[in-house]
Amino acid sequence: MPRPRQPLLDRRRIVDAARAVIDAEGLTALSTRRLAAELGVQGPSLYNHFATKGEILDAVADSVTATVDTSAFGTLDWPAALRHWAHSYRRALAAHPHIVPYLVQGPGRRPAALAMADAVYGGLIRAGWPPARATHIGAALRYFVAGSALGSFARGFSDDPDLYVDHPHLHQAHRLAGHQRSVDEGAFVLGLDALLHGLAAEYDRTVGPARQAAEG
Amino acid sequence: MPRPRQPLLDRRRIVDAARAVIDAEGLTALSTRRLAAELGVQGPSLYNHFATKGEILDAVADSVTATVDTSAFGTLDWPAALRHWAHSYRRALAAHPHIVPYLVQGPGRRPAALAMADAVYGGLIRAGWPPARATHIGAALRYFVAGSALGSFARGFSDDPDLYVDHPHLHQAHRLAGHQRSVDEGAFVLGLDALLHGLAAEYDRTVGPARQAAEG
DNA sequence: GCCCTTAAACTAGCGGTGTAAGTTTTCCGG
DNA sequence: CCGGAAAACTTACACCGCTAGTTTAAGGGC
Repeated sequence: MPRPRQPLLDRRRIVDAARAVIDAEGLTALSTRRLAAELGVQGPSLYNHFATKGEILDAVADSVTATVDTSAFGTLDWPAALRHWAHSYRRALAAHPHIVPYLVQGPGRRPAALAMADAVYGGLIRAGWPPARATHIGAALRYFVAGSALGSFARGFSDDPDLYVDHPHLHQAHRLAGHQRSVDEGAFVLGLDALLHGLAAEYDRTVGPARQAAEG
Repeated sequence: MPRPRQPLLDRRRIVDAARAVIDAEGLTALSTRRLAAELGVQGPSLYNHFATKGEILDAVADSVTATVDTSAFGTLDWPAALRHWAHSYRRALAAHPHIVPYLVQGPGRRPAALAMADAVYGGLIRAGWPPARATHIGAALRYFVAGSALGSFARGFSDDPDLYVDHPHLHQAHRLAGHQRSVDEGAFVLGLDALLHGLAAEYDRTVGPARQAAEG
């Protein structure tokens, strides 16, 4: 087939199909030939629209990041905004868990990831956090959210009871897989609340007085 | 070459060589042929000792997990033990960052990972945490540690200043890569302290009174 | 209205991957 | 002492990401 009258592919269609394959069958299921077949086309044709497979994955990752809501940094105080963002961030990743290992390598050159980093960092700076501290907080929250979305804690445990006979405290571990959602979400909420509680204490200890002094 | 007088391979030698390749050149550099070459042998010979490449990676992952120190759960109170364990855990992962994406899929059937989970969970149970809460705490800490070791936050940002011209708060982001260690460790310590601070507050609110009532 | 560049599909093929199958020889237990 | 398991080998398959070169169509400049 030579050049068609109407293009068969465009970046949007390729990214959507790639995300669908990844969601349905995992990162390793996405090969260029497989993706092309999904689009009714031969493998190398994709290279008319993306230079490498990595660029396709970048685009998929950014399409997920783009659904994260950072608007709270413009309307709420910093702890509430962090909470709102963290929940939205986790929801976005949990909706596409298979891309997370790729996504968490960092923002790189992905526009939506950079925009998100900018919004979070800017929100913390406006709240009075010193720049180094704001960086640390953004990183710590990203650590926690990424870790929580990376792989289900509960699903990491086999449902085979025999595995746990040698471990006195893990007798019930085979039941974790069955309660995946409640375990993972419970752990996330507990950890997020604890983190924010601790950060609020740190704020009161270090930033609050400085602000009062500056304003008074 | 037929069967040699003395075996050329054993699981230990294979795992050590695999870990060395991964540490030096990353997960993707580890192919069966490459690993075999490192051991002076042909690719398929590895399958006399491991059923699949995944089993080799499991063994590498577990050899890393085995270096994590959980002894503090036998000697210190629960917050100090969690802190000690989290630092040891992070050190172990940071020493072999390339295997982390594989490792964080969960303990699966890896003995050292199961032993670690058992020690942490048991320590929290002995401290009086309700079982569901102990599970959540272990998961939350694992989320945070895994996220912090998975990929450097700082290295996730390009050192190309032009990338950040459209993002008003990220003007200094190109300098993150140069301060990788201090940024990543600062974020880890801040987050861990905040997490433990929040958990201690939760303990005082829910477990402490119950214990007093039971003991009084 | 032609012409030239660019675009977008194709086919063929390279070097690499994990691993299955079958061969050869050596070691060890009955 | 001899038969089977063990541990190396070679060969081969289907797949991978990607390059090169081909063909035809689209779109802008004269």
